Amino acid sequence: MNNEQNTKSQRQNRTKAHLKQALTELIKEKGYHSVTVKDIVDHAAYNRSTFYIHYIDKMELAEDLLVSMLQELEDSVGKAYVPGQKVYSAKLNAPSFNIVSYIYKNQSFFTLINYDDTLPGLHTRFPQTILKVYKEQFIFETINNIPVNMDYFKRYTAYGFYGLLHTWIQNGFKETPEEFIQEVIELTKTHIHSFQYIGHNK
Amino acid sequence: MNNEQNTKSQRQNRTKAHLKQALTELIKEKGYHSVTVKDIVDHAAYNRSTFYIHYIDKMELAEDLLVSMLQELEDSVGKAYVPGQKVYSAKLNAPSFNIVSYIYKNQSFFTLINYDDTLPGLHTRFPQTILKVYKEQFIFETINNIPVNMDYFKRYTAYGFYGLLHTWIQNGFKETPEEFIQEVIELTKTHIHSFQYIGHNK
DNA sequence: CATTAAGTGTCTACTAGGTAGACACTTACG
DNA sequence: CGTAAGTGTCTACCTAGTAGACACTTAATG
Repeated sequence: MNNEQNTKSQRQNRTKAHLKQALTELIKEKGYHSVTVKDIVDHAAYNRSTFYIHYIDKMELAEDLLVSMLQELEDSVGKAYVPGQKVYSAKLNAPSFNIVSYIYKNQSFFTLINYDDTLPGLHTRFPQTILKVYKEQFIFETINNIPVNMDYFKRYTAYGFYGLLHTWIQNGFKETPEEFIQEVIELTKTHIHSFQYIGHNK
Repeated sequence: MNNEQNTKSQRQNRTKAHLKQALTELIKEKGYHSVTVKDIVDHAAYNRSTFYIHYIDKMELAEDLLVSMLQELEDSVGKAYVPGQKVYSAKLNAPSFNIVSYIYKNQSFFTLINYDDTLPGLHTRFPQTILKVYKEQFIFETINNIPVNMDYFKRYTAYGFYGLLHTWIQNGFKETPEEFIQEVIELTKTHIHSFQYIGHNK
């Protein structure tokens, strides 16, 4: 019953996924505004009629693409560690590792931030999402019994993290997720320490 | 009429393409031999029955993937320069540029050569194809009225080209096609000159 | 200015590609 | 040993996708 629902729409979701992927690739080729509905269906090898079954126009597809990716990003953060992958013991790093993993797995999409005429809303809503989930999910460990989860420290860390992420994507994912997250961890530690030091001086 | 034929099979070709892509990605994840038919259809979001409509088993899909990519590679070599892309005036470089472009466009597939448990036949038939098309399509220019299209020179150049290509793929496409082909051109020139020098000394 | 080309959005009727689900069979594993 | 997972095949069903036409809007061209 409930199974039928899922599998019935598998076909629809599949088609939608292909249209989204086509849009992603075409934006890189010719820019968002130059992409036509015809381009999309040609690229994805569908009939033009099929497009209008699923979306009313290009904008709705673009919105769906953006929202679904950012939603998945949010969802992925809460998930348990991927089996078979290196587990980072520190609670501190669990959410950021999930974020990094998700982005790495979806390089093709997130590379869109490198383009000027790109997905509408991406440049504003991507950082918003990162900051939101990072601040919500980030669990601050206490070091030497000093709780460091003050609000401004969270903000500071979140923006720092986003800056690193952005650079990582812009530079074309030169580091692996493991390498990259390690750098983030090191930087975070550094800042926690200097924070503590400043605290002591007060 | 002939149009019906084309578009009727568009759907089938699309499905086949998605199954091929799924296989490509799964080989990288778990190795060719570990990939099951179920893995493939799950990954591509199709019903298992659908798989058997198009292929009798995993091997046939693998063979189809390999053959179609190598065939497309061959076909792409003879084509005219892609409009809007930099045109290399020297006839010398036209076929190699087409080869390089095609491989670059299909990074996802050709990266498979970096895996041990990969597409059966890839490690033997990919170099064979490169050498074949390169030797067939390569047009040697005469420099100073000295024709340099001797058979052994062709072989030498073809193998050299393949070596560069292989390295380029293995290193993860660090250079753009334009940068890479430029290196190839420079190296080729060098060898032509040294070849001429040796010729004079005789 | 008229004309041609290309894309948009909508609708209708058709059908074949894809789905569900069951079958007997084979490995593989703890 | 049993049981969990995958294979290959088949049947009946149905809906996602297709073809093709429609009026309309732009945009470029001479």
